[in-house]
Amino acid sequence: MEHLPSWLLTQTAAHAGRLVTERFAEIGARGYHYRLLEQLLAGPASQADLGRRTGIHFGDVVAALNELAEGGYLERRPDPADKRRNVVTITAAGRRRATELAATAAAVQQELLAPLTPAERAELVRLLTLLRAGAAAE
Amino acid sequence: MEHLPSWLLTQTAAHAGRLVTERFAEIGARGYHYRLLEQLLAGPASQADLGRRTGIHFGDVVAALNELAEGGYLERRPDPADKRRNVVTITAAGRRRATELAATAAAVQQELLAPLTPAERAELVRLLTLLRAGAAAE
DNA sequence: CATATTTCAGATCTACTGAAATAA
DNA sequence: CTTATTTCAGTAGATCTGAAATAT
Repeated sequence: MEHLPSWLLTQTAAHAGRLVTERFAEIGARGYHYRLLEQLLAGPASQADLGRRTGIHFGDVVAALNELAEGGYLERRPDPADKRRNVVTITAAGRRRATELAATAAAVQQELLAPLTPAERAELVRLLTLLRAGAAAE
Repeated sequence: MEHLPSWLLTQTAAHAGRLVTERFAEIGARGYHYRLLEQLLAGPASQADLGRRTGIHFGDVVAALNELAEGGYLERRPDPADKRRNVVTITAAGRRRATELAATAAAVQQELLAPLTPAERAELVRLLTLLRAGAAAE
């Protein structure tokens, strides 16, 4: 059972999730914040677009954006062209926060991948990307 | 962000978890059942031992064993040598169930690893095992 | 009328925490 | 008195479901 890929995946992912949650919690953030702010660096977007691009469900996007808005990291304005939409824009503080979160994320990768050589790290990313593409194809 | 190992890990693990949950649910089982029955094939064990060997928390071991006992897949008897312990023994029906769950687990691996060649699958297992060992070393 | 967006309320699963009762 | 085992009750976090209100 110790070599079942599905078991190894869930075990290592649980460890990775713990690292991410811990390190981000130390600076009052969550993984969703990083994913969303990173997306917003590319430009303003509606909440539905953010959900589609990050793979985060609409309901969870709302909650995470509420938290980020409280910190002053983004602004929500109704879209004049389509009044259903909110246009979400990152602020200057949000850009600084994104840099901080990116550094935290990079540190987590270092900690997580410590047992692997650079070549092995690249290969792991390649293989996981293939799996990810296969899952998305369904 | 799409090439962050921690993100790829949690995404592929979430997909793997969905597959496992779905396929096992179709035959009225859970992943914990498979892990525990597989361990019991090696011989009777106390619940604490089962928890340590499978990595499942004691409380969750209790719940899963309750479910397996209801199905007649195992028996719990107090240990005469140490009255704190329960000795958990797999039944004949439990052995048949273990075979069924192993087949389901194998089918899930096939589905999950479809995008990879046999060599890539072996390499993925090797890399994840290294990560797992690193995590356990802490 | 059908579709898209935002929002909320709740549910799932795995993993984990804490505490009580019993026995070594 | 400390430690180990079993058990239960409850929490946390990411993911997902369903439905309502609004606008296209």
